[in-house]
Amino acid sequence: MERDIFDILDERSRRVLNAVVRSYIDRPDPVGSRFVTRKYSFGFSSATIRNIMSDLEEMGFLSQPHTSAGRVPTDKGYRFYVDSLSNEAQSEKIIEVPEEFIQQFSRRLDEFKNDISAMFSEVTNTLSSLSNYVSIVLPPKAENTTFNRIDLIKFKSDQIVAILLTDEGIIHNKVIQADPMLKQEDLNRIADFLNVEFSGHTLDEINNMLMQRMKREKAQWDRLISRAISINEQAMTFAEGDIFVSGLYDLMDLPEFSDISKLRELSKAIKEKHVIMKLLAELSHSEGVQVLIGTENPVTELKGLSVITSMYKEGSRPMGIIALIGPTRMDYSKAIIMVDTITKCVSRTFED
Amino acid sequence: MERDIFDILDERSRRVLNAVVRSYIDRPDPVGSRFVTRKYSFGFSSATIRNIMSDLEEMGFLSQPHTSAGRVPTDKGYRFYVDSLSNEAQSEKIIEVPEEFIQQFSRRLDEFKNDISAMFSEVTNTLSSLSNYVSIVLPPKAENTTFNRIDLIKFKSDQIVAILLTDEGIIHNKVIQADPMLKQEDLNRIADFLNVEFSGHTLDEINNMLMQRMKREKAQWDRLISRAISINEQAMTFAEGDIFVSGLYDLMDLPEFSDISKLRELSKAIKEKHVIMKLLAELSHSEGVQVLIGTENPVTELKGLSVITSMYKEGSRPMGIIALIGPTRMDYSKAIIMVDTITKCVSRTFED
DNA sequence: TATTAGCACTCTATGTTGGAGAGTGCTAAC
DNA sequence: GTTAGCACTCTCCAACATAGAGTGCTAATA
Repeated sequence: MERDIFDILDERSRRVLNAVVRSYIDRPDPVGSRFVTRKYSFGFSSATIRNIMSDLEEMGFLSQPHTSAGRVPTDKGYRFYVDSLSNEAQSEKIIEVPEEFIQQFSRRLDEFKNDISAMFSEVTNTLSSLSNYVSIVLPPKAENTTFNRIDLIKFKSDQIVAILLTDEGIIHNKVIQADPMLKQEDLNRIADFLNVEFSGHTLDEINNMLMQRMKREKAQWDRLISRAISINEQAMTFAEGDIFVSGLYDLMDLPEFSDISKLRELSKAIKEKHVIMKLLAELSHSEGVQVLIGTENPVTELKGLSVITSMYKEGSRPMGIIALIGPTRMDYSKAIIMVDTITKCVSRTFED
Repeated sequence: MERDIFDILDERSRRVLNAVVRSYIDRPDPVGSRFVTRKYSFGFSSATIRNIMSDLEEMGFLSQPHTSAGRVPTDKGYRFYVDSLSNEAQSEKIIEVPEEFIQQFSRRLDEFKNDISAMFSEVTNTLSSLSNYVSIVLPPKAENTTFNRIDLIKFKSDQIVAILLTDEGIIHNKVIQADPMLKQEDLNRIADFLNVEFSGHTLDEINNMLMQRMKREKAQWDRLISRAISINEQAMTFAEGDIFVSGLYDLMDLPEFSDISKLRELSKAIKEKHVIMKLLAELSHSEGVQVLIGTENPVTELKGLSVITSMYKEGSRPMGIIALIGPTRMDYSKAIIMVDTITKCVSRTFED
């Protein structure tokens, strides 16, 4: 696939295309042939460049807003640019992230180890203020986190507060309704039972285990276990985790959002968390940093925008997702490196 | 004060002023004299209205964008309008909120009784989608909530999870560092001690009690109490509660925000929670619904905006604040009633 | 004396026109 | 294959004219 694209274009066309994309990313004016010759010193006249650009347009990499304007990259053009970026990176022009930043940011994250929500806020804030795009962090999915222990506390006569700790340091709490006859000692016994039984498993596994038990033993458990399972069931079904978002307002400064309606759509999409969550989850099946450009995007609300995602992990176990959303005219090289770097820092923090 | 303003203007001028304000709120075009005579049938010609409007301008209630345009209310004009609104309300034209809505909304809130954060989200969402302005809810201040119980759970070797329940159903949790020598039994004893000692007091009182104890007994407590107090101190200092915000993006539709820079300022101000919190706290010392119009606003970021606030209570004890922020050209009568109604619903929910 | 009709004046919003400038595509020469 | 040259197209902007809304003032009216 990638090979194909690179084969279609000869060296010269590729250089011109990338020059146009880079220039357009730099400032959002259609790029003319003369401008290309002047700014990027190819050994050709503007007429030659003109011919090349005309070919590139025919192949769908560039387009013209109107007859006598310069050219603007299409999504296909951006795609080529992004793909050749990663090629370049493998060879020479790797943009280095100063080791100092990584050190400093990692240390900063360590400060938030005790408060994972605050940590994610910090991550989105950093990412969006560095990039001026919208950054999103999806926290680890509840099902993938490892049960550490549960505590049950009698609150009001018929209410129990269930507090669930995971190994990742995430604390969920939930008020659940329960038989007012249950005393605190009963709750303690139930909690002990659950802790012994399930500690170290992921919440997903625990759900399966519960299901199996229910099948195997049917209605023959003793009252305690029966109750324990009922309570556990309630306690485990937590609301979909919050998603952390930052930087929506920075987009307003970009000329492509002077319209505002795009911005509204984006904000609506983010409000309806599941849209975003589904997209990001799908995107992040594969390894490394993923890039989705404009119409490649399956979500209609995000057409015309580009999305960069990456997964942070604890060891090899996927945890959550870090994403950056911006206009298709995005500074991909910078954005990709940022997402990559920050993801690595977060992963490292979970490591220890 | 109010009397003064009403005395300055005769009946006729008052009616004209209110007509202009209402019309401008309805659509943001400068209001001309002819328009007033046609739409609101005074028994006068446009020339007379013109004279009146000229007087109103001289007194500072109206202003002209330019010589040959109609008039626009000044902040002072809005102030008069709002003040006369509450006067009217006392006499005749009370806009009734359908009892049905109140019933329905109260029932909806009851569903969220177990999850107070979700409840506040629901409140802001409802308020902002009804009004199309920005709505904000400040949850009860930690210091004013009543300690119900604390639980301490050993998490990792040197970490303790402190879980604090308040009578209001708010659950705080916090990871605190502690002596790794402490075993779970020790923690239980410490928690028992704290629960017996402090249950039923507000967190504020508890802080005072701690201070007194420290003075009285100096360094002579036994190890347990000493530790308990140290742990309690850490556990009690929670981060400033989240604030609940909704509707920022609805403002984009209003013509006064076509500029966008105002919107950015507002969003910045909201991000820096303390600015907003301080303002709202100050505003809400007095009873009932408060209105702050444009330049009356002490916070520079909010100049040019109006703020409506009200306090929700449990019985007579103030808990938190509900606010609505919009342009000075706000539909005050609707907005005030909404804030008032919703505040009452929330108070009622805390009642039982 | 309060109100009104009439009118000149002011200012904005809108539409038209006419370059200037940037960029293209094509052709013919190198 | 490359390039210089040129006619052509389209946008942008400023200058200008005009319609329309609204005012303030004056003189007439009740």
